[in-house]
Amino acid sequence: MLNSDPLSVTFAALADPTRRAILGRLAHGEATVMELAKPFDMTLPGISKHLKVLERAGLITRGREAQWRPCKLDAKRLKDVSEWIEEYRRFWEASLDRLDEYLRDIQAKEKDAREKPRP
Amino acid sequence: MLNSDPLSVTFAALADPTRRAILGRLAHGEATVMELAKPFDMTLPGISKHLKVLERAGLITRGREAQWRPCKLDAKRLKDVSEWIEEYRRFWEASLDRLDEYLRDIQAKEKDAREKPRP
DNA sequence: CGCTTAAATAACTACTTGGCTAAATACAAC
DNA sequence: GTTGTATTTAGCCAAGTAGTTATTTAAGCG
Repeated sequence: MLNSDPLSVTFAALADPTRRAILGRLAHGEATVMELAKPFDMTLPGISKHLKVLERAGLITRGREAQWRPCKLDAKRLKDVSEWIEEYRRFWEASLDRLDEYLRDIQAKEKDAREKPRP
Repeated sequence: MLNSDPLSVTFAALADPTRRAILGRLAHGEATVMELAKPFDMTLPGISKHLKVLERAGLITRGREAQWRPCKLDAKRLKDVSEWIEEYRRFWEASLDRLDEYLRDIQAKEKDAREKPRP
């Protein structure tokens, strides 16, 4: 990747459904490359490349057990992402507040209509 | 982008420091393209491309006022990202717990050493 | 040793990205 | 209409990505 700052590398690694699915699988526990590859219609080298991206991004670590290289989730970088995004929480909560307001407004109008039916 | 699912598009858009900085600027309020471009050592068409990426990702919306096209932060997609990442919170909190444990352990050992100094 | 399995690497292709310059568009004001 | 300002589009290029097949490394087992 051109942008080598850690956050950019992490976001880029997450911008792929296969890689996110791999992380999802690793959330259930360590797994070998074969096990990770099974659900996907992709060759093993393809998966291997994705794992390399995830490893470079610091999202997984890899051990060594005989001829297996078990992969493990490493959530540090996810925490960084979470902290970055928290700065923006007020914006989506603000929109939800506006939605709440709108819904309350609608409900008030309906209640009003029920209580004072037009002749 | 090859991966056109919304989450992938959002992550890809966030995987660039210039684009994240633009979002950071927009957190302070709407801004024109010129205003957004000012802090960066980049041509205007370059910024325009970044804005297009952010717009396609649903992270910003653009209005129209005379010859200006004011940009505005739209946090819906950031909420989606936040919700995706929340599923992993327990992993980084678990690591922090292990760090806490380790630090407590270290401190206990030091306390022990202070109280029972070797002769 | 030779054989099998697990995984990584090399080499290739098609496509995307991020930047540029130059040209085009949109609108306002004169 | 012409000029000026804001912004986008077009066309180019270097670099990166995601996938493939074929080859290679690593380890365990007979």
